[in-house]
Amino acid sequence: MYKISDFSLMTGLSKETLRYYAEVKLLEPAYIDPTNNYRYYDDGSYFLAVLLVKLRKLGFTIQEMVGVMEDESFANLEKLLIQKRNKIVMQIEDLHLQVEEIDEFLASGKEDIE
Amino acid sequence: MYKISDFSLMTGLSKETLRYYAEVKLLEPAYIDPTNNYRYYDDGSYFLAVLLVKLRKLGFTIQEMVGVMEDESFANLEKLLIQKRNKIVMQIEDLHLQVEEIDEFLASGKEDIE
DNA sequence: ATTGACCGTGTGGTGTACCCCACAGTTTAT
DNA sequence: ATAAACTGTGGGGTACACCACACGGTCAAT
Repeated sequence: MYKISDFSLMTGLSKETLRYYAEVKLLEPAYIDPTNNYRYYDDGSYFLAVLLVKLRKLGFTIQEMVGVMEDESFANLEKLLIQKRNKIVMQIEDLHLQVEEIDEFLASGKEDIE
Repeated sequence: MYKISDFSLMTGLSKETLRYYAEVKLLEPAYIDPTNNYRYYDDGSYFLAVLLVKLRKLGFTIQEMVGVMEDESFANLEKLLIQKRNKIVMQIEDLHLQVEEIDEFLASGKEDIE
């Protein structure tokens, strides 16, 4: 059982973030001491925290990660990863359109001047 | 001279947005009646508003648009458009990396199971 | 003159993912 | 025992680009 500071060092998640993740039920401590409300994490928490850090790097929002965590078997994980991938691909397309619009804008600007 | 409601209809910018744009000195009314503080816009305002709507579509932030407006000759516009273009291209690269990471994640997940 | 549409200001709220601070109780080490 | 280090809660703040009131004054038309 790890106290929040130790667990913060282990996972790279700040204490505040851990507190926040507990609040939004994304990662709840394995045990809370009822006498002082101290949060304790265990190796199961660690496994989950490592996964969360990875998903965060992949651009998952809190809500999406909650969706992953709700299913203990992680049967949804692949599906959600693919969904996420599709979203990102669409974002890329939108950005490509923006680049094209800027290029047109630049071209038309030159016409006006020259 | 157009009152804010008319100008809102002409430009597609809501009255609140126009008020906000005036507040942040992005687009100030051509005239403000000192007796009642009514905002009045003119055709010069309209020209600028159309430009702002375009820049907004191109993903410009308020601050960036303020930067465009500060220079009345718009000499900075091309430079800022190119800067914006570069930013977007970098965003696209980042998103490509995220896609790659997801693909790796999906591949490693399959290895673990199969 | 009256009514309804309009205008202004000021304030608060939205969503995201946290960070920071103060205050007070608790634990750990000496 | 005492002080340092830790913990909790609660609250506020951040950036962005507005939106949504409520309240009161004003304008346009009849």
